[in-house]
Parts: sequence; C-alpha cells; structure tokens
Amino acid sequence: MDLAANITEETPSESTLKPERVAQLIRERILEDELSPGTAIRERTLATELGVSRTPLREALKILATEGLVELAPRRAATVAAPSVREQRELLQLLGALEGFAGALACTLATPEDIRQLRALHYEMLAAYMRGDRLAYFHRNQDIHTSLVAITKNRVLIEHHRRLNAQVYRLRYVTNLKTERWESAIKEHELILDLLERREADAIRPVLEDHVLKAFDQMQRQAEAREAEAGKGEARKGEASKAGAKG
Amino acid sequence: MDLAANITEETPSESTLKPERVAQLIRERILEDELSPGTAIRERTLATELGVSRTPLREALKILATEGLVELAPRRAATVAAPSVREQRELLQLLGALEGFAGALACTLATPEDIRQLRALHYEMLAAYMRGDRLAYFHRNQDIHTSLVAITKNRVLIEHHRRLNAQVYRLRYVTNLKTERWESAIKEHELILDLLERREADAIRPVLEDHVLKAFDQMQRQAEAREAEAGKGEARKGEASKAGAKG
DNA sequence: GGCGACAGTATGGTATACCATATTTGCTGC
DNA sequence: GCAGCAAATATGGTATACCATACTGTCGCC
Repeated sequence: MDLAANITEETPSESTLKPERVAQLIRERILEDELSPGTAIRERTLATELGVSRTPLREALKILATEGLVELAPRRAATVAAPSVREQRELLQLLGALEGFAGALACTLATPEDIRQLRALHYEMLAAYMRGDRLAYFHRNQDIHTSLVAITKNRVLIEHHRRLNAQVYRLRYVTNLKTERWESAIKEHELILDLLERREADAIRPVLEDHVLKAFDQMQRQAEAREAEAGKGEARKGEASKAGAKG
Repeated sequence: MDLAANITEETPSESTLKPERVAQLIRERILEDELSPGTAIRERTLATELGVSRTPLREALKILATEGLVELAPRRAATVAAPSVREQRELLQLLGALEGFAGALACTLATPEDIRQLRALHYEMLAAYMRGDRLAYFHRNQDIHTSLVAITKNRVLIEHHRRLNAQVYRLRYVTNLKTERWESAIKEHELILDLLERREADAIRPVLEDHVLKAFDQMQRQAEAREAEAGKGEARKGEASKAGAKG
C-alpha cells in the first residue's frame, strides 16, 4: 500500500480535488497524443500508473466522458474518444458558430487594448510562421481564437468553447500543420482583425463561422486524395470509432 | 443490505449504467424543483434515499457538475447550482446564439415537413395559451425550440443546446409563466416560423438570438420593480450564489 | 478439422470501510 | 455573559474488497 507515493505532489489535497487533477492529467495525455483516440483505458492499469485508486479515476473518467473526451460503454473499457468524420465536422461547425457569435459580440465589446493584444498574437504567429515553427504557430493560432472568445467576457461561452476546442484539438493541430493552407488562414486572420477593428459584426461572423470548417474540408479533400493515391496502408482510423480494437 | 430494493427497476443493469440513471434521477428532481437551487446534497442521505451506495452517486454528481447543474466545492457538500443573475444572462445569451445559428442553418435544411411539424407545435402552444394551461404552453414552447435545433441534425449542437436548456430550465419556466410577455413571445414565434418558411437565414438569426434574452431582461425589470415595491420580504435569492449561508 | 460450449480469468460496477477535515457544540476562562 | 478553544461528530474523499459479466482459450463433439 506504500507504493502510492508516485505522484509526489507537494500539496496532497489543497484546492483542487483528486478526481479533477486526475482528469486534467488524462486530458493532457489525450491532447498530447500519449493516449490516442480509440485507446482502451484500463482502470486498474492507469490507476496504478497515476498512483491513485480506481475510485477517483472513475470519477475523472465520468467528467471526461461528459466533456466528450472519452467514451464510456457499459461493461466495456473506457476509450479515448475517436469522433467520426461526421462528428468532427459537427464539432467544428459548432466551434465556428461560437467563434462567429463571439466575434460579432467582440465588435461591440473589444477595447483598443484587446485589439492590440490580438494583433500582437497575430504577429507572433506570423513570426512562428516565418521561422517554420509549426508548434508555436499552432499555439499562437489557438491563443488568438481563445482570446477572441474571451473578449466577450461570457464565461459560459468561454467554457463551452474551451471544451469544444479540446475535443477537436488534435484535429486542429493536424489541420493546421498538415495542410498547405497557411497563407489563406493568415489572410483570414488579418481580415478578421480588420473587421473587428472596424466593428463590422455582420461581416465578421460568416468569416469566423467558416474559418475552421474550410480548413477541415480542405484537409478532408487532401486526405481523400492521399487515400486514393496510397490505396491502403494504415488508414489512420478516425472514421469508425466503434470498430473493434482487436482483429 | 436488503433495503436496496427501492428503485425497483425491471432491468437492473441493462443498457444504461447506474451512475447515469442516478444522474438522470437527480436531474429530474432539480428540474422539477424538488431540489431547489442552493440546496446542499448530502451524499449519504441521498444515496440511501435512492437505494444506491455513495460510489455511483458521487460519479453521478461529477457528471451533473460537469453539466453545470450542481456545484462542487472541496470538502463541502455538493449544492444544486444557483447561477447568479450574471451567469443566468450569460447562459441565455449563449442559448440564444445556438438557437440563432440553428435557425439560420434550418433555413437551408428544413423540409416542408419540418416546418409543418413546427407549425403544429405552435398551434398546440396557442391552444394551451387559449386554455390558460401554462404548463402545457411552457412545454410546447420548449418543444418548438428543441425541434428547431434538431432540424440541423448536428448532434453536438443539439446536445450543447440541451444542456444549456437544462441549466436555465427553471428560469425559462418562471420567465414564461410569470411575465406578461405571452403576446409578444407568440408574435416572435410566428415571425420565426415565417422567416424559416421564407428561408431568410440572415433575418431569423437576430430574432432567435434576442428572443430568450428579451424575456429575461423584461423579467429582470419586473423583478426589480417588485423588489423595489416590496422592499424586502424574502428576496428569493438567485443573486449571489456564493454568499455564505451563515453570517 | 472446425465449430461450439464451458470454464477460467480479467475487467468493469458497486458497496463498504476507513481516513482526514470541517463544523458544531459545550466547556472554561476572562 | 461572551469569546475562544477543544473535543466530538458528521461529512466528504479515498482505498479496497467483492460481485457480475464479458472475453478468451481450450477441450470435446460433430
């Protein structure tokens, strides 16, 4: 029973509860692709690995399932969510809707300082682009979208956006990195900033709504083209999330 | 140990898991106001009452907390969520945004059959209005909004809308019933249906976005007026949910 | 040789026991 | 009489033990 000293937190039970910390740990593993979509989560295994018992781990899994990051089936191991192409598109569509609404609101609410901050992030993103630093580019890109939503000061909106973003995080990562859409994406960002500065709520909304979806659809076309070309060779799943893992 | 036969489900462990069933039970109690906002949820008490142990109950609470229906604080009893006025407005604003987006989408996607169904619900709502059946009126109203969102076929959107709706359910109930806004609300519904039929996505969106918010703001004004009039007399909380109970 | 059934094992589901902490109450001292 | 502290109790947090079920591997029968 003494092998439970794995985590070695300095504050054993301070402000955040264990299930939430555990959930955060798993969240990070999922977002960092240490736990890839479709992976079965063995409760005893992961619990021992994290140095906790199954009870808080299971509560964490319930949280993550409600957030849509893992999928629970009765009497079956929890699996890291592997949204179908259809669901991926649904997620991005809603994400775009939220960002479009946020952008329209931001046209009223954004202070000059807010806009300056966004432009700063935009330039940092450009810098990363020039350096070819794809990870930094990706993160600045995320920051811009997150900051735009944050301008609304609507915490409920911010939270829903955060969750949706987490659900498509890997996807956006791949989308942003694997496509040759950088130029147009950057142009769109510049357009968005301009419209925000000119307070054109009606114009900014459709741009934001389509922004991520466009990237997705283009990625889809590329993926289909690649598939048609390669023929087979490990289709990198992502399609049928309910397919058995064995076989 | 044999007193666990309280629930008396015909299928003890079929498709739905216990924590989710428990969550649903608590959800219903919250929506039906058996558990009113701010109420402390005693784990042992409620667990015994529901005929389950604390383990699935706690998992259910984690689910409900993630959905925003209950609030968890470290080492403190879970409480039924009591959103502040500010958060209530944020919730309604996002709800409106989702419905506005859904309505715009529906202008493209809705089949004549969909629109007929909506009109049917609308007339049922009018019937309830004429009868003075406030509960039926409320439910038909809910059905209309839910059906409109369902037209999009976007399950992610539908689910987020459902959750937001649950969070403001009581609120909308009160809003719809306690205000003298029936006429204008009905007029708005008729406008919405007309615009949907004429496929005017750009016009329908702002109507839906403001629809619920308008009702809320009017209710707020009425509440303030009533408060100013009554002076004191049990302010029916709803304001500061984080305020200490002691003092 | 293949298919099916049965048994053993592993895994998720639930209950319970135990622990730490927070709250409350009563006692004591000022 | 009030305030503060201490102890007891109640309550949430976690671990573990036990149970039911699903999966797997093997054996036997067709």
